[in-house]
Parts: sequence; structure tokens; C-alpha cells
Amino acid sequence: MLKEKYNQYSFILDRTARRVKQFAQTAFAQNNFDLTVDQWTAMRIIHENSAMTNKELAELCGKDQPTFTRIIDLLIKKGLAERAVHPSDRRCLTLRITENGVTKINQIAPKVAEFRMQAWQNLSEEDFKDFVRILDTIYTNLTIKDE
Amino acid sequence: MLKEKYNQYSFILDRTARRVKQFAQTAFAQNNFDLTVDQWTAMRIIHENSAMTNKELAELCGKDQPTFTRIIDLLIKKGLAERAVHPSDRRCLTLRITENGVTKINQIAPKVAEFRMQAWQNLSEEDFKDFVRILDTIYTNLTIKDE
DNA sequence: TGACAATTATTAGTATAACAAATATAAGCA
DNA sequence: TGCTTATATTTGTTATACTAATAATTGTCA
Repeated sequence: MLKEKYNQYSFILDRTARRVKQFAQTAFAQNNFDLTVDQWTAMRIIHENSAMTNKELAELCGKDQPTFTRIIDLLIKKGLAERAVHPSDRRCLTLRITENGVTKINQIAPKVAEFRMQAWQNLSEEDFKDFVRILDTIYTNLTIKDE
Repeated sequence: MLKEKYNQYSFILDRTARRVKQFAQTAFAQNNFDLTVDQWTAMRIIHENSAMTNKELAELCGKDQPTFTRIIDLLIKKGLAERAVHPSDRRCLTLRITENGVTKINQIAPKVAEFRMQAWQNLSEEDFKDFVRILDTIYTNLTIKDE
């Protein structure tokens, strides 16, 4: 029964992450952003790492390639991103946020930050540090070693 | 740019929760548990709260009712759970884990605890306390107030 | 009592994301 | 050249989230 608590921790982690995501998703919908949270994350990461290949960006987003491809497809369909061939390796793709996409990012980024803040009330700077450190430890614990 | 960090926290939380879930799901598959993590959670919660109604159990699982209904449908199809009418309110349902389901829980619970442990290495008891407190604070911050 | 509102659960439809397998194209290398 | 590897997409399946609608039951109150 000693190990039972790990089950509980996993549950708490999952439950909290789900609520944070749902909260953001609801705010997105109410403000007619026409984006899912994952699409928004992808947009931000592509925008901030414009030189990277598709594969690297997928990894940064924490998505596997087919999932990432589909997210990009949706962004392209909305006219927010576009694919371009890699200058030196024609297997690779580079992704770019379109002009419309950049406009959208600039429009909604401050509002998103506003929504996000609500989750982090009643926590100290010390808590934030612990939060990041603990979650990063967990993440690293489950990373495949040989990479 | 000050608020940008909240975006980052949300991302870290989501990424970590996803990895923990994926790790467990992969272990479930490799050991032929024939369950998703969510189905496993539902089973445990139903088993530990046998007197509760469908609605209360859904809430405990952190699922809305249609989603919960579908998870239960899958458990029933696998012969692991069953529905029963509520003794005093015929609108309500009570859920029960079947004999097969209990056997399954007893079989795999120790193994699940084993998998789960790997995520929590390199963390102190103090960290666990902070982890639970911080996540619960976040969860509560996003709870609808009038309930 | 009888009409109406509220509650519980299901059903159905849609969208997104996760995962696996297969394919196409290109690069690296013996 | 021929073989292997890497990158990205495509396709198919499954699970979950969300919304709206429905059915059955209960509660309320005039």
C-alpha cells in the first residue's frame, strides 16, 4: 500500500493538467480564437524557432510526427502557417507562420497570458521554482535514456 | 513579457502530464492489460466508492457525464463493471466492479504501482508535499466558485 | 392533484489528438 | 550503383472532450 501514493500523484497531475487545458480551451472558445490549445502552442513554438525543421519542432511541442503533421494541416487550412523546403536537406521542411498568423499571435497573446494567470494565484515565487524543478525531474525520469 | 512565464508553466504542466500518461499507457500495452489509463482510473475509483452514483463518480474521475458514460460502456463491454439501479432514486445509477474486474484490479495494481514509481525518482518527501499542494492550489484556482 | 421545472443518465454527432503501419522522397555511404 | 537510414506524410483506428438533444424520473408549487 506504500506505493499507492504514486498512483495518486499521477492522478492529481493528470487531473490538474486537464483542468488547466480545459480552462484555457473554454476561454479560447468564448473569445472566438478559433484555435485549440495545442494549435496555439504549436504556433508559438514555430514562431519562436523559425529556423528549425518539422521534426525538431514536433519534439519541442512534445508531439509525435503524425500528430504534429495534422496540427500543422489545421493551421495551414486556417491560413496561419505554411510549409517550405529546407535549404540544404530536401527531406526536411521548414515551417513559417504567415503574416495573418503573426497578426493573430500578437492579437491574442496578451489575452492568453491573462487567462493563464488565473491558474497561478495564491502561489509564491518559491512555489513556481519548485513547480518547474519537480515537473522537469518527472519529465526527465521518463525520458528514454539513449538519446 | 512578464506574463509570458505563465504560458510556460502551463506548457510544462501539460507536457509532463502527457508524458506520465504515455509512459503508463505504453506499460499497460506491453503487459497486455487491455485498459487505457483513464479506464484504469475509473475502475479504481468505482471500486473504492461503491455506494456512489454515476454522477458523483464521474466528478471524482474528473470527467463529464457523456465521457464517463462512454468509459463505463467500454468497461462493461470488457466485463469489468456493471450498472445497477439506485435504491431510492430511479434516475440515478450505481456502478459496481464485477468479480472479473476485482480479480483484474488485484492482479495489475501492484504492477501499475511499480511503473508509476519510475516517474517519482530523485524527489524528496518534501517535494511530494509541495507537488500535491501546488497542484491542488492550481486546481482549486480554476474551480467554479458557486458550487 | 396536475402542470411545469429540475435532475440524472444516455445517445448521437463532431473534433481533436494519440498511436501504429505503410508509403514516398531524399540523403548517406559502402 | 545499391542498400540503409532519415524525414515527412498518409491512412486507419481508437479514445476522449464537448455540445445538443432526448428519455426517464423526481421535486415543486399553485
